[in-house]
Amino acid sequence: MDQSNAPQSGQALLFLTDEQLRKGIEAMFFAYRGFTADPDRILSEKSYGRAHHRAIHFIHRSPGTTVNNLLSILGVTKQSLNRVLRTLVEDGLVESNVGATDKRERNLYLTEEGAALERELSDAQRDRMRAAYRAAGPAAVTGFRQVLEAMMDDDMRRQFDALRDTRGRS
Amino acid sequence: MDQSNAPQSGQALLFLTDEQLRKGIEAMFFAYRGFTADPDRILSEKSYGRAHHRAIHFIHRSPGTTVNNLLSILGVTKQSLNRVLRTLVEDGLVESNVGATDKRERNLYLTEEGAALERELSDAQRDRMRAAYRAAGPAAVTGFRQVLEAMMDDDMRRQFDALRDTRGRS
DNA sequence: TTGGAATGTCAACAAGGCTGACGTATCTTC
DNA sequence: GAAGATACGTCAGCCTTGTTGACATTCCAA
Repeated sequence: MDQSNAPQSGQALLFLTDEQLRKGIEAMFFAYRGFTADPDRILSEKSYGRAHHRAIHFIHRSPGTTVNNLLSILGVTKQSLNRVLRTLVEDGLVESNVGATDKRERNLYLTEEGAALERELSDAQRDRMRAAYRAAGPAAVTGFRQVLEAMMDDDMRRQFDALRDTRGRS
Repeated sequence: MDQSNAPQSGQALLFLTDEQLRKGIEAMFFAYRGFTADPDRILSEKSYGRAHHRAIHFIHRSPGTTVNNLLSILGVTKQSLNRVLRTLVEDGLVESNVGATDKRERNLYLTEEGAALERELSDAQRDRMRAAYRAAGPAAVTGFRQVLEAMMDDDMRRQFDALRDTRGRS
């Protein structure tokens, strides 16, 4: 009863057993653990958590971004984000400047120290990603990206696609 | 300086820019959100969390598994798991039986009610997975799985590979 | 100019990780 | 049979990171 794989719009038919799908689900579970393992290790030494990593990543990605913007990318409440942001500002990793045109807004930037941590974290994560990409090969990478994109919610995919590189080239 | 892509063991060389790798990292982040979104919705209505889902999933996957075994798969402490397991047993979703050969062990099974919730959760998750697989196509699925496996830690990959289907075929 | 919307902050609570310590059966080994 | 190891449960307390509620500030439009 789970095998109703009706063909769609002339596309090649894919027969997907529950077992295949479950294997995919479990692969996602275990892989995500690996994906976060290296940054987690670095962060725990500095008594930060994954939430700090995410904030740092996206501030690096889009310097000058506002709290609100970060909020919609991260998908958490502003109170949750604020706690993380506060510690990062207190510790001198993030700079929070009152907006020039709209004083309600805060524009967020990494300090030198923040940028250094960002580099350490993303180096570790990229190393693993690079190793995985190389082990799997270029065709696999394309497929990997396609499946991941198809797995996102529509609004997440929009966020994802909207993330252009706004940093100056180093 | 980040472009040092020395070839390895005669393998085809893969040029991976930091930008490509970061896109992969972000894809992983957003996709995992989508991956957990549907079960999370269902669980929050029943005041359970992701931790309950994981326990239920792997008990379903390996009926009769022991607490210790579950512990090593999930990678959490027994105190953490115990809290979750206790509520599931209290609520009548999981049965915990003293081991037959080794009475120190507890063999874990889903009750009818537990199996019903498992079905609801995994149906939702499989639907999304199936849609993503179909949208991306069979070649992409293969690549997806290859990259995910390459991203795991060695011991996780062993856990992952060891997960055979021990349930009776339905 | 004033009321509503947007932005961000403070406070308090809950879930679910963690460590540490301990109790109790139940093997296993000497 | 005694001693130690193993499997499991539990209590206590901590931390991170989610949540909601209340509130101050700022902007904008009627």
